[in-house]
Amino acid sequence: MPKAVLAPPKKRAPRSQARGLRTREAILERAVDIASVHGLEGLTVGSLAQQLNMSKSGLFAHFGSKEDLQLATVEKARQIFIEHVTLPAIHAPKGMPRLWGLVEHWLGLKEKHIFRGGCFFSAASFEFDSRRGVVRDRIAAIMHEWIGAIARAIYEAQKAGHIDPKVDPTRTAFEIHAIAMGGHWAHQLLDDRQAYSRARTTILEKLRSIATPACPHLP
Amino acid sequence: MPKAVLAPPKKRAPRSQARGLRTREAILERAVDIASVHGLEGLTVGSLAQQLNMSKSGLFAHFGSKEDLQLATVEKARQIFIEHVTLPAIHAPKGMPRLWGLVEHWLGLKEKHIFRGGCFFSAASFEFDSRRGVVRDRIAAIMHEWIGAIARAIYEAQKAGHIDPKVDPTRTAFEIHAIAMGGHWAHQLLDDRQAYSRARTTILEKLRSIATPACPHLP
DNA sequence: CATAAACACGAACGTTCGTGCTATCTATTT
DNA sequence: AAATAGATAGCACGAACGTTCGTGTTTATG
Repeated sequence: MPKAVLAPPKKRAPRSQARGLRTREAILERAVDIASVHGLEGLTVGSLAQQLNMSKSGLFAHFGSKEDLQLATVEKARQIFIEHVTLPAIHAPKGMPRLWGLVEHWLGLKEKHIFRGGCFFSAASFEFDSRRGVVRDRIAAIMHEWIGAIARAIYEAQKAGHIDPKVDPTRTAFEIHAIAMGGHWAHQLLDDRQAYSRARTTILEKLRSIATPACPHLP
Repeated sequence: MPKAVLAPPKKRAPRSQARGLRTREAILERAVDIASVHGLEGLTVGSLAQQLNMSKSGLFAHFGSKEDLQLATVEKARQIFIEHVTLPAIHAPKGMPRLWGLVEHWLGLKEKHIFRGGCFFSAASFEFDSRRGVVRDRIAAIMHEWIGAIARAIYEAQKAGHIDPKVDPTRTAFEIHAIAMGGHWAHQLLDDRQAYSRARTTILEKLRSIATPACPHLP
């Protein structure tokens, strides 16, 4: 009797792969969880299989190589990130509210410990920043995408008349990113309870200093 | 004084341990180099021995456990950090010049790639930030020490009348740290050539905004 | 110069790593 | 009910992991 990871499929599954896909998703959720704590290299096939009550080979068959597993894990983490940060922020109107939404949901993601290790991509960034290969390239691309999203929100806030048009969106995006990451660092490594509120305050001050009079009020 | 039941141990003069110490230093220099790229977990006894043309066992005897090797590597990295950042900064007079010296030498350490992987402690911070044990504790203590050094420099700049006494040294220290680390992140992961100059400019602007008229001019 | 301490080595330990092959099981389609 | 494709398990592999042990080789000093 095989130990099913998941409940048996519903009656009318359209065609195949349903079970496999669900198992794969369950694997990847665990993989993100482990990798956020022990890193993408510390994520091993053996420990992953053990935590899911699966055999190494049965699990491994879903991916074909460790590198593929790492890539799929990164992709899953990106999906979680988008789901918790990018998408909710879109509900706010363009301009400063949406920009602040990005920041707020991002800090919220870290505070609520959606990733057990705190922040998947900060950890992955520093783990792979001086290596080569497709995993590093993918992480870098996703981080480019993220910085770009912040910069675009700033640019649109300028177009909406909420932010001084003279400021450089890219540079401001980097500053915001750095402060948030620094807050995470202080919270996670130094157990600094005020870390996130300090980061929030610092970013708010920064935004207020570049906001125009026409800008909707910030929190 | 009662006579010992057993023959007293023949006390020989302690031998000099010059050779062993030199080997140990050579090992640790390599270990820092490897760990700055592959992390403290990616640092393995086998690869380290191979790069030094030593046997695994001969190398291992210097430490006794992998954890001890990691701790010694962290200590060596701290020594290099102090040598390149903290000590040179002391040559500048107290106040803003010394504070700026800390920042400048720190950014210089990263730019000159003293650590092959860019920044040993940033990488180590994020590698161990959600683990437990003595290695994590030591890294956290060193980072506390470092943040404290920046905060103290700010405080002394206030006492010297160079910085507005109303600013919070600790908070400003965290901001400076975050910006510098963010610059490193952008340079190392995103291959952003302007990353360090942008970080330098941002920190300079921050310092200028809190400087008093009595402050010696910044670069 | 003798010798004990410090140092380094080779071989091997048990474990875990990533990765194959093959057989069996399960669920859907005929 | 048989056929079929997909999913999982069992088993084995070579390599590398951290670690131990016994044995030689340096080397400083009594």
